[in-house]
Amino acid sequence: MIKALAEENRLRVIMALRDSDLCACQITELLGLAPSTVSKHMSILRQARLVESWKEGRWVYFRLADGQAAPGVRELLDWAARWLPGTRQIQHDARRLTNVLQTDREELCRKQNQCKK
Amino acid sequence: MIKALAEENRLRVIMALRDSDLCACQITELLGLAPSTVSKHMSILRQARLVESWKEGRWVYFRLADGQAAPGVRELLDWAARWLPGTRQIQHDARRLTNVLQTDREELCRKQNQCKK
DNA sequence: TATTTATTTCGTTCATTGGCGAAATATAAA
DNA sequence: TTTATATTTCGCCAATGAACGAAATAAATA
Repeated sequence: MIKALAEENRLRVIMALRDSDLCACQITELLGLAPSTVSKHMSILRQARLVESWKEGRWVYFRLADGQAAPGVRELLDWAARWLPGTRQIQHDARRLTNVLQTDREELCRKQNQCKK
Repeated sequence: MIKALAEENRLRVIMALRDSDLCACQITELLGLAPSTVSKHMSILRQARLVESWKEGRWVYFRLADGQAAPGVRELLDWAARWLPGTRQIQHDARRLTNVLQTDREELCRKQNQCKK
């Protein structure tokens, strides 16, 4: 559980999910990583029961773990929320997230899956 | 800071230090690792400001970070104390620690530095 | 001062992990 | 059913990190 949180990109996702639930392509856009990499990160976070996911059509959504979280998860997430938002990266993500949320998801996915630069 | 805590042996040390301050050779005995390895771990914990150390003669002692801890450290240690002692390994360490504390430190060091098995 | 000894630093090895692209999977649309 | 597309799985490579022993350092003792 701590290991899952002890990676910068995963921590960024956790902080972003405090603001709103996100779909995979939105997280991919926020982190600026390959979709396959993000998928791996999310699977680690899910295994650690820090996040939950569900499917809606072709999209997969993620949210912070809620009811069925392992003991201590809620408290650890609260700790993170209280002490980490000061980070430069996290603040930058928060601003960036508002843009990502306004972008059409289909457009995000197109960009991510077509342009293998 | 989270990375420092996200390693099993370092976490074991942190939990052990809740019971009492320890010198390097006692930690080495508890973990069953080479002295040089333990030294590295402790340096990581110190850099993360989770522990403090001081010297008494030839021995180096460690304690959990106190006054000059970075913001959030105290709360993270409290979280760990509340949610982690259930672990098998931690419980075993706690029992083991009482034995280690009763052993003469010079004897511990002799064993650790001579018998490179 | 020379020696012993507790700890740290350094260099090396091995295992783990994050990253990517290609291929596979699953779901919606044509 | 066929095609398009969002996500995951797989295989690989590079970077990181944990472990050790040998050598260096620091502090007490002879």
